[in-house]
Amino acid sequence: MENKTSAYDHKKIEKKWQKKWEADGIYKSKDKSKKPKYYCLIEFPFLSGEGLHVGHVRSYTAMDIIARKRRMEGFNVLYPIGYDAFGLPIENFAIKTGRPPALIVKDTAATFRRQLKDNGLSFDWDREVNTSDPEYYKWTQWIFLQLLKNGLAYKKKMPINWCLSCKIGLANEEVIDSRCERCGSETDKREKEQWMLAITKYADRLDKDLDLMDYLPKIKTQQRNWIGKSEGAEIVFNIKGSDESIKVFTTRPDTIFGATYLVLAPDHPLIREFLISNFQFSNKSEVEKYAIEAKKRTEIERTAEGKEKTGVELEGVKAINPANQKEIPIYVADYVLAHYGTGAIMAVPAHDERDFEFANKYNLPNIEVVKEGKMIASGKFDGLTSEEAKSKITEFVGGQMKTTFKLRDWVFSRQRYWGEPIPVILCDTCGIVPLAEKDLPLKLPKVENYKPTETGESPLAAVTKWVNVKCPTCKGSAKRETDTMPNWAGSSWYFLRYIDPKNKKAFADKNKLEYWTPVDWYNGGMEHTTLHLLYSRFWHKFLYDIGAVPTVEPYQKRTSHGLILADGGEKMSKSKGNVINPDSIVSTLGADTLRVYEMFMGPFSEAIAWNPDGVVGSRRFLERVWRAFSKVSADKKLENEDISILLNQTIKKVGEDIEEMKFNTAISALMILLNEFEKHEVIPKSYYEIYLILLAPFAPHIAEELWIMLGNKKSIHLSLWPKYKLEHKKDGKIKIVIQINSKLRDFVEVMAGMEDEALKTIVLERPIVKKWLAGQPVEKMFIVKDKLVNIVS
RNA sequence: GCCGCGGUGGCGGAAUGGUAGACGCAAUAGACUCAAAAUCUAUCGGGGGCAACCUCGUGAGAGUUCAAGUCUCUCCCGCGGCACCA
Repeated sequence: MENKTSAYDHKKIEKKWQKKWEADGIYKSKDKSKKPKYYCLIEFPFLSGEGLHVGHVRSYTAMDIIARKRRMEGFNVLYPIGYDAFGLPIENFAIKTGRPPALIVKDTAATFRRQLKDNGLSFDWDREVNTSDPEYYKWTQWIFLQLLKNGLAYKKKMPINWCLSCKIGLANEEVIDSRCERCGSETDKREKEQWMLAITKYADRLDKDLDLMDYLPKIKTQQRNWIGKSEGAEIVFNIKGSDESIKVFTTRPDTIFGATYLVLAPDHPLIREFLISNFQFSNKSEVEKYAIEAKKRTEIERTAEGKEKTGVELEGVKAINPANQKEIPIYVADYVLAHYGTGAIMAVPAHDERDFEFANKYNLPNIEVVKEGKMIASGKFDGLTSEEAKSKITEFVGGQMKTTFKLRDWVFSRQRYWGEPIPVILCDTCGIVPLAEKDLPLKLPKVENYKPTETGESPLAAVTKWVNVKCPTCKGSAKRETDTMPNWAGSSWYFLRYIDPKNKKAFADKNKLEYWTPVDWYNGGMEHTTLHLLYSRFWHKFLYDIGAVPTVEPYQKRTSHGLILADGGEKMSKSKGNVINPDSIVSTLGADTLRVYEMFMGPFSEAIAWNPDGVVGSRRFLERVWRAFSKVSADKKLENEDISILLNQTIKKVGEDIEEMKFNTAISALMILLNEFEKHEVIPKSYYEIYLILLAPFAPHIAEELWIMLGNKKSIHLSLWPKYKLEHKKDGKIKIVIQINSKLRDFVEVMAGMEDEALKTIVLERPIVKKWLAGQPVEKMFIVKDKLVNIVS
């Protein structure tokens, strides 16, 4: 008996089910539940006006699959969504069109919302957040005030990119080869007072606590390298005939006998001091010129190995190597960075690649002091291992062992309009006066012009009504801070707001935080590993320290997805015209096809190019699932051993692959089972139902439609995830691979679990084995139980 | 340059140190059709052979091992990040 079905038409079913699911609220998370909680998180989309990218669909579908599986496993799942709504693209669009950014955000968010819904993602839409909403950024500002109160926010002069022609500050992205992206003229660096956050105070904990977390190893490694903890020594070198001295940081104090010169960073404070003081050296103007030129180059240019090293000697000045009292020259060179260590190094050409290059160019001596791990040419330390020598030599020269980090404090100011205003008042008498918490949110005022100003200040500086205020402390006239916060601010804590998005009294209720934190699984891009991920861990740790959140870390588990590239392997971009719009796939082939294709197209963690031909394969797969329905029969007698074994293996495989985010092989397993179904005249209903449940997280609409067509009343998405049992064939036979001298030569079927000796006898009797051995004596036989025999002759 | 990741058929890829190429796309041949599309069947890494089968083959080179796509080292190429795009 064939069941009568029409052809698979995604247009008839996808919208229908999306509406029904939303009306029934089946994806809503409950703040109180007897079920265990599970918090799934994806990086919320950054609003840019280009709409949803197929890359968003990739990572959101992946986490959607996990969220759906967790619900079927009996968890109370939180899978929320929101918008990262401040930032440059919206601001630039506002400058171009004159439309208020808030309105642009409203439209853009509406498009994203519609697109996300079209994909059948199981978000809890009641918890949507938007970082540019004053009710949201009120709490971003609140967190800033807590940071300020606790001494973690401070102001410091920092260089910013400056376009000499536009007279505005530029983001790094807007500077291309030292030229302004807008007008093409030269850029420079300019010192500007900036708000800083002291993330370095958390460096050690951010490093150590990675041990507690379930992050992919490559993510931990990259964070650790970014934090860059290193043990070394600070050693003072005196300057001959002067009270001045230079403190260097080195990770290799053992090599000090090979230190043949010192290097100061061009922006080292001592340089400026030397230049203005009456400290005597003969080429002051040359040094000054070098320091100014160095400012124009980026750090990547400056420190690149292979690129020619440059530097200028401070002529007539010598430092004394404290190990051997030798006089050595001092250079200023841009391969040394002011903000790392002490901004000065002792150079050991024999044991450092970059020092070696520099020494070669300037004909500086090269003295080898470590050979095969042992000290040489190092006076009384000769013969010690390099490790032993580190602390002994440091002590001998009066240095101090010291831990340093590569991590730098976070530049938190932007001279831009479209960001959270920094809630402080600057008073000539009282200094920095934080706004009272009751005055939050400090809303962005309406402005005429969204462009940064020619003084380098944010457009807010031009809104005199807003800027000029009375000092809350002394009541004298004062000004508001006009810098705004970077996007990283709002995105550093958004996952906490999802927990209680409408709370007016706190960023989230304590009990709700207690229930939902930490995030159980956070997936995002590798490109966010060192900035967003680290910044939000820092904020969370701070909030923990002030008792505002109950967990030390925000995210229990972190995984990452690969980018989706355009057909030829290039990045998708509007200007190249190679962008795939998910809308067009959803309307022509359906959301289920798009979801299945993106999960099947390749390994989730790796970058992959879009293949327009590949999409149809996923559509064909779903059509075959649809057609299989017509062969379903409820007759129990049809259940069959071969299919049953494969079905159970598939349940296991799909479940395990989802956990490891190996979605491509999970779908492949579903295809293999479908191929098996198709070989039979009828498909037992019980098998087909399990099949639909396994498919449901990937293709929720078609699975639901077929499920209801089978006569089920409740949504498939409220089903339980199936259990499997691993069965063997009733005759218990297994195929064993036979290798002779590691080459595949034969197979044999034997009973599973056969003893080695019995197997050896059987194998050696095989005619093919005898032929290949050709009378040669058997030296050894390697046996992998129930799998393989390798005969070595 | 530094840090991280990757390189397997025509293409996307699969493979707890144990049968390389699962699954899918494209292609070729056939069936169905007046025809086409769709669908179904078969073939599908290179070389040799009527065939059984043999042989070479996972970016290049070396090494460890009974056994290497997988582990180690060197090199080449591609991608992500490098702190104001987010």
